Amino acid sequence: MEKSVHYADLLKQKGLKSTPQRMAMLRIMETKGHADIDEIYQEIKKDFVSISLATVYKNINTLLDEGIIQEIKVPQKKSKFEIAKYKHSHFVCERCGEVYDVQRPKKLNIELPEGFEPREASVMVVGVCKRCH
Amino acid sequence: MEKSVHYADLLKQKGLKSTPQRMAMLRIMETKGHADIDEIYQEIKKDFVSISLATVYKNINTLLDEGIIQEIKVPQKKSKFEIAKYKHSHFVCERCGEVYDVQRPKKLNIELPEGFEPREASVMVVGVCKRCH
DNA sequence: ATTCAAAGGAAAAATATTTTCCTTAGCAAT
DNA sequence: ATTGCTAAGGAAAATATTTTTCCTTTGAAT
Ligand SMILES: [Mn+2]
Ligand SMILES: [Mn+2]
Ligand SMILES: [Zn+2]
Ligand SMILES: [Zn+2]
Repeated sequence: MEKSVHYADLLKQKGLKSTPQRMAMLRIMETKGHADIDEIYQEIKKDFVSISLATVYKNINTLLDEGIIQEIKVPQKKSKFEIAKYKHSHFVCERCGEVYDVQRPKKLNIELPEGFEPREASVMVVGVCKRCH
Repeated sequence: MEKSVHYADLLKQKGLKSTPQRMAMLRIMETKGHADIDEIYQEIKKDFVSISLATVYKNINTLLDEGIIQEIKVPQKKSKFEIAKYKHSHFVCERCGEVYDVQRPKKLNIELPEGFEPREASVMVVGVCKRCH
């Protein structure tokens, strides 16, 4: 089963319409891995010359609400968005700014004070990526 | 040595003037632990009725540039700022939004691909805090 | 083919942040 | 203590970002 079909179904399952604009946004995130609002907007304009930036924002929010995508807050830069998938951690390159998926730690040894209940944890590693070395 | 003196010296070391507005901002962050722009602005207005929001932003940026404070990007909410101190991790309560300092993990077992050089890592734990339990 | 709510586009509004420009004040040198 | 220089403050404007409004279009169920 190809991806476009997959996303079309996913959208319908969530009660959302499968529009060309949404499909394009999902494909862009799929392809780029992690993209910020501007990257998505610039990229989608290649196919939808007159798409409104408001549409991009509205769709980002809708897709976030339904848990189809997720936001990643990156130190010192604009938020990136990505298709929601298995849990993982991130590595951001301080040279080029690229964000990479990395396997998350098996066990996180964090000592929480009495009465604090953890639900989940996110790890962001900052460093220099392979290409920038 | 009291804190106000400490901060005054710190500012001067960095070549910054020790102004009452800056000292107040530092005291607010010291007291609150983690505060966002609005909290700082609302709080400082109690002492400096006519302070400009632009001054708050300008000082936040100056203090960030000098590494006197640091920004913490919190999932789903506005950035918080805190006095830079020893390295630590954070816990954010999904009920009340409060951010707490927690001891950072001794060792972070993250497997990075060949060629990726980590410099530092940040950990954010999301859950329910003691007060909200 | 018809229907209708959801979604898109354009523009306006709201919100957030930075910059400008002039005045004020910290502080170093006298 | 006084002076002079410059960083910093305040007010307003400018810019940037995000959301909302309002009307038109379209996906998809019937
Ligand atoms: Mn990812
Ligand atoms: Mn902290
Ligand atoms: Zn890189
Ligand atoms: Zn709480």
